[in-house]
Amino acid sequence: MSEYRPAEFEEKWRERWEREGVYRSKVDWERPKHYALTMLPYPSGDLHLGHWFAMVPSDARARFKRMKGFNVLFPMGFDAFGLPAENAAIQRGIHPWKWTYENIENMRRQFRSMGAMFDWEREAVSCTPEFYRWTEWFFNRFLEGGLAYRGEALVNWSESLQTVLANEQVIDGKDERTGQPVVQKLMSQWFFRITQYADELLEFDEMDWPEAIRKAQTNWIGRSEGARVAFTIEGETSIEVFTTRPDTLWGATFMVLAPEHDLVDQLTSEDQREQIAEYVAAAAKASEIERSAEDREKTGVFTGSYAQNPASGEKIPIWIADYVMVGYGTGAIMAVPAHDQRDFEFARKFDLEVRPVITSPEGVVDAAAMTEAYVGAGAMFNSGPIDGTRCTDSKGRSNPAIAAAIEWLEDHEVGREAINYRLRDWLISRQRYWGCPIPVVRRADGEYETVPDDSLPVELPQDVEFMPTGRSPLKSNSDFMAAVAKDGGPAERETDTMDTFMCSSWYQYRYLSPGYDGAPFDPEEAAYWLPVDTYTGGAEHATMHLLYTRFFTKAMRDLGMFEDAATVMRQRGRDPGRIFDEPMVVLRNQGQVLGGERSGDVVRATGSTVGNVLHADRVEVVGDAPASCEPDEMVGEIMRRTENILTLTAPDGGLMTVEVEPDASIDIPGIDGVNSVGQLRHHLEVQRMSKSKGNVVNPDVWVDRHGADVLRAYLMFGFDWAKGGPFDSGGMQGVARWLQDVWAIGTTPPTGPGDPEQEAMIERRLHQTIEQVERGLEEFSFNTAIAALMAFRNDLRAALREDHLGDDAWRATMDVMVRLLGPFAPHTAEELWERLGGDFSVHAQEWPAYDPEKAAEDTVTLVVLVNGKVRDRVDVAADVGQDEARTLGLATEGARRYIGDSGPRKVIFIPARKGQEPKLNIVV
RNA sequence: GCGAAAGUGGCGGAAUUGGCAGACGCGCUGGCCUUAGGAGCCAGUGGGCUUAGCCCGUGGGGGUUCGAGUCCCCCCUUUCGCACCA
Repeated sequence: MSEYRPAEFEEKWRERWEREGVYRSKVDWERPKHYALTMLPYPSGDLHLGHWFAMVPSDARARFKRMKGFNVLFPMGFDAFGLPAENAAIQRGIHPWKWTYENIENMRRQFRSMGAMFDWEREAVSCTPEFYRWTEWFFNRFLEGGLAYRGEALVNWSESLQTVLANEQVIDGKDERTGQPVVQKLMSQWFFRITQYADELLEFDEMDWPEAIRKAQTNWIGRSEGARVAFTIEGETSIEVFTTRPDTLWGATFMVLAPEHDLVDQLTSEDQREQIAEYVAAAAKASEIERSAEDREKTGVFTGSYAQNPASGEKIPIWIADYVMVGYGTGAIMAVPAHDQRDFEFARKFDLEVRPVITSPEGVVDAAAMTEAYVGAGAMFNSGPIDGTRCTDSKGRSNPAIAAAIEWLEDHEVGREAINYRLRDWLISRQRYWGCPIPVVRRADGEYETVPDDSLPVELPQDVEFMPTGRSPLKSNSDFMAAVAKDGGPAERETDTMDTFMCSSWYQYRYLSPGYDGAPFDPEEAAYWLPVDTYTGGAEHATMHLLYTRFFTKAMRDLGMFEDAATVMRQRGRDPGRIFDEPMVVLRNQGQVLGGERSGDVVRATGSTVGNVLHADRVEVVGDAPASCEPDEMVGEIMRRTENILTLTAPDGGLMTVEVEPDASIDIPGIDGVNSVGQLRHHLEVQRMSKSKGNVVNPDVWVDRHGADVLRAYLMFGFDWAKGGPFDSGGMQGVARWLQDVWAIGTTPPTGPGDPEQEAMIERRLHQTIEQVERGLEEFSFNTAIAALMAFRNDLRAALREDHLGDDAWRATMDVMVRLLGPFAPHTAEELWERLGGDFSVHAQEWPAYDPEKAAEDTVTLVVLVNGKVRDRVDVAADVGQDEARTLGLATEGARRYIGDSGPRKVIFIPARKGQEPKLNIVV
């Protein structure tokens, strides 16, 4: 037996895997394929623990799939365009190319120590001309296909810097870096028509995606059924509104336009002009989230104009208010204060008419007495032709009142049924340097035309100067700007670049053939590998990235980009069916590894003691805890806080309870103003790792200390993968012990003859373990898979200690166990496999076959319950039937204690199921 | 504010279809061993009690059921997303 010294073999195996191309993935139509994909990282500079946490379990599962007989593709690359590179350029004078490439180099090197089975020959880097040539090419196709267009959108505009800022750069209406004020400004930009696919994007049939993601996308798309209605204004103009409640049209007593609405200027009367201008300017300063907050006091200004309600024929005033968003619907609403809470609040504040048109359960509603809008069901009144129609709670045409209103609108040609989406078209323009150029030029006549495909890519110029303001350096680069139109005339190049979500919308296709130059991807590869079978990544991408990539795939399908791949598939006898409808079949999200800050506030609480509890009327955060406390005083570190109950460490190491009175004064020197109980920090504060908090965990440190396999196993064992949680180096010790034990077991052949009965027990446990590990890997439950292997280690070690295993049994057990270990601890498994005499490589071996018969127990424990509480147990045959179980169960001591003379009222037998003992519940 | 998810020992977390709550690991307690360590081995470890046993226990309150961590209703708390961060 030797000691477990991973440093002595991990690097050796990584070199050999690379040298022999163990992880090269090649098309092989004889074998089933599995495309495992993990979200590509941004090259921020260092491979941190979060990357390990995201990628190591995906790697383990990809390895498992390979052992199960799949030909696995598991590629990796970099999402290399983006703001941080540009910030580095501005702040430190490093060119984004250099910064990004150096980071990529460094991360590639760090990636190696993970020991993952990435096929690096498939690597794709989105900021390389070979990659973004095709991103540009997609833009051209989308434009041709009518999926790209120019439109107007609000941007965060800094007047003083003359530049556009990202949302994250704006804090409280100011540029977070320079403190310069930021306003919302309309700007002409490029869009993709994702809304054209809104309905199809709502379909998730045959997709194995988390419910949370599907809900997030469904809400994001926000389909609502209703009508568009035109309100005429004196003269020819009309304002179109979208409403989900056309039935309440007769109750529309005013209109509200978003401050940015096109017609605001035209509708403003002279005497209102000043007020309106002021209000529009103020609204531009508020963000959309602030504006749509419901508890915000309603504000608005009357334009001075009136529109005609097409139903009642009445003149109704037109206001502007920031609770109406220019980007939703038509940017204008008909206000029905009696039946919409927002409109109601607005009407009460500005003393506008409230006219009910739906009866409440109490009958006709008295407008003057209303304190809130009535949004329930009833019958229509005050509504001319639709009076008396029943109004239900349902939405769209299934509501009789809405159906009647829509018919009336269409008959009178003042409106029509319409579906509106919250989803807006995808704004792809970014006023940045470090992104994929948009391949268009603007001719002298102001029209845009695309750069022909054979001139792609439009390359980013190397020689640029970065402004401290953040303004795109492309604008002042005359070589880049100068272009020639197709007719030979002068033209100006587009200086906006594309949203980086463009690159990540199709990178899964570039991985198939990163060097291919005839198309974005090689149809021969695509035919075999597509679609992505398993996609893993963070849930924060729920709506944007994952919606965009779905849209992209559907657009590609409709533009015929998968035709060649489909042809190849048919030649190979595989039916393409609908596989190009969606990019990824299975999606799973992992959580985040967080940094743990392991100290709570030390507080002094004073008040009155009742029993063991101190009722505190004063709590202050102090420095260190003293050795003892005064009466009616407790001092200690907060270990836990549940609402207003604090648990403090006592000077003697015990725990004390403090109940903080509602009106207690709380003093936290570090936090200004009036402090609350909720601001008190308790032990084990969990937060994101960040350099400023000094809680960043560097994976290299732990690889040096324990080896890559221990870190891998810890990350898979210590967390619910979908949830994440705080990194705890103590927890790694248990995983290290496990691999040390496995090592010791695998390198120490037994010397005794063994005990056949015990050997059978170990074989049974082994097969149970195969099943548990396999299920864990299939279901992304990595922690339970490793727990099963640890439990098996416990049994195996106990058996070996007692000399229960002979050499043959030990070898047979090792043969299986080491293969089970492969996905989790690839280096250790490889080293043990070799020492046990196996052929290179363990990762090319077949996954051990689970045999249910070998896993089956002969006897099981019948659990005897009385009224649902466990009262006794009795050993029975594994296939015990109801009658026998009933007889045995009722005869147990525990059961007899509770069964009176009258006998049991009812007996329920729950037969044994997989992993569960049979049960007998006796009701008395 | 809107939307989504989650809440289980001192800690990370298990619990398959409504069927023994706390697997596995950390920590802790006791013992052993030793070339004394960030070591190893053995045993114990949800809380409580009048301890052959019993009672309580999955954020709080109510309900359905022979049986609820799991299903339903109300409430509280936390985390995540909200369109130019990726």
